[in-house]
Amino acid sequence: MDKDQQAEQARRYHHGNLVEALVAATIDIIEERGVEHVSVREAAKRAGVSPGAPFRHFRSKTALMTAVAEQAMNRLTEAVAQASADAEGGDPLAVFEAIGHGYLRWAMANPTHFQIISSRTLIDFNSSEVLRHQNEAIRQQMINLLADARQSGRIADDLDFDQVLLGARALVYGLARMAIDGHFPEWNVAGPEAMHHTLHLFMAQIAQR
Amino acid sequence: MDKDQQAEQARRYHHGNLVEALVAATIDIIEERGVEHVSVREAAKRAGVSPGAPFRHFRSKTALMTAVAEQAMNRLTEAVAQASADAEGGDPLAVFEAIGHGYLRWAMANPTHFQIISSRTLIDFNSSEVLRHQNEAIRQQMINLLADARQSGRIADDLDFDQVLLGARALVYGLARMAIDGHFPEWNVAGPEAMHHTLHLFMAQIAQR
DNA sequence: CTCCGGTGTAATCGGCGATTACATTTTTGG
DNA sequence: CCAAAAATGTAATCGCCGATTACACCGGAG
Repeated sequence: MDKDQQAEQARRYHHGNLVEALVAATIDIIEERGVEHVSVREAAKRAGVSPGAPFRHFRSKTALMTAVAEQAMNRLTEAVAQASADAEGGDPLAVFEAIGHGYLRWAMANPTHFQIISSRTLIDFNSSEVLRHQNEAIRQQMINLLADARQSGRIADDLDFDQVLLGARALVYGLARMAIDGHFPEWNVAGPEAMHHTLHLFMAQIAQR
Repeated sequence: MDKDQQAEQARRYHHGNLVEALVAATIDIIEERGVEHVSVREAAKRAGVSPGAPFRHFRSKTALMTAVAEQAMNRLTEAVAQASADAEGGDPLAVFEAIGHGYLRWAMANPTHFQIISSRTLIDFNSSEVLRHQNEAIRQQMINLLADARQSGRIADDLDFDQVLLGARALVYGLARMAIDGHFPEWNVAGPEAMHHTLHLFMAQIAQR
C-alpha cells in the first residue's frame, strides 16, 4: 500500500536520493516564494530531513544553488538542441534564429531555471565544469551558424560580425530578462508572440536584402 | 576642530540625518559585497547607530531598498534628461538613440543603482509613486520620439512600431544586464564601446534607407 | 558477522529581520 | 520659559538562517 510505503519511507534512516530531492525542493521554493527565500533548512525540511543533512552533499548553500543551475543548464542545452534539430535543413541564419526562439520559449516555460542560470552572483559559475562547458557549447554553435551564414552571403556585407552576434544575443537575453524581471506589464507586451516577432524583425534586418 | 566635532557627532543621541546615511551605507554594502549581502543591521552599524534604529524610518528591509531604488531612479532620470538635452536639435531618431547610449553609460557608471532598479523582486516597484512615475516618464519620452521619427519618415515603412520600440528597449536592457550579470568576459566583449556600436548598428538598421 | 565508510541527527554558534518596551532628545504650545 | 508631547535611538527579545561539530545509525565488503 501507498500508506505503508510512505510510512516505511518516513521511518527509513537513509533518505535514498537526497541530492535529487534537495534540488527539486529548491526549485519548488523558488517557484513558490522567490529565489531570495531559498534556505538550506527549508529545502531539508521539504525533503523530510534534518537541517544539517544537506551539508553532507553540498558544501554550502552556493553549492546547492550551483547544482540547481547545472540541472537548468542541462535542460537549456536540451531545449536548444531540440530547436536546432527542428530547424535542420533551413539555411544557417534560420537555424540561428530558431535557437533564439528556442531559448526564449525555454526561458518562458522555465523562468526559475533561467533566473538561476543568468545570474552570476547567486552561483559560482566558473567553479562548475558543466556550466562553463555547456554555456560555451551553445555560444560556439551560435558563432558557427552565424559564420556559415556570412560565408554563404546571407548577411548584409556592411555589418560587423561581432556586432551582429552581440546584438542578437543581447536582444534575446534582454527580452527574456524583461519578462522574468517583470517589465512586460509596463511595456504593454501582450504575450510571448511579441517577443518572437521582435526577434524575427531583428533577424530580417540582418539578412542580406 | 574636526576631532572635537567628530567626537561631538559620535556622542550625539540623535544622528541628524539617518535616512540619508542609511541609504548611502546600503549602496556601499552593495558595491563592496553584493546586493545579496545587504542587511539592515550592517547599514545601521555603518551609520553608527543601533540595529533597531533604522526601523523608525523604514518599515522593513524592502522599504530601505525601495528608498535606494528611488535615489537610483532620480539619478537615471537626470542622466537620461542630460543625454536627451545634449542631442537636442538632432532628428527624433538621433535623440532616441542618444537616450539609449545615455542609459548604457549610466548603467555602467552606476551598476549598483541599475541593478536595484531593474529587479522587481528586491523592491516593491508598484508601491512607490516615484519609481512608477519616473519610469513611465522615460518610457513615454521614448515612445514620443519614436512616433515623431515615424511621422517624419525616418523609420523604414515596413517596420511595426511596437516591435521597433520593444526591440530597442530589449537590446539596451539586454546589453546592460549582460554587463552587470557578468556575461561579457565569455562573450569577449572588449569594452563599453562595443555596446554603443551594437546599439548604433541596430538604429541604423531601423532607419529609412 | 563485524568493521567501517557513508549518511542523518542533535546541539550549538553567530548573524539576521523584525518587534517591543523603554530612554533620551528635540520641538512646540500655553 | 518650560513642561508636555512628538520624534528618535537603545536594549532586549523572538524565530529563522548558514554553518560546524560530535554523535548515532545504517548497510555493504571483507
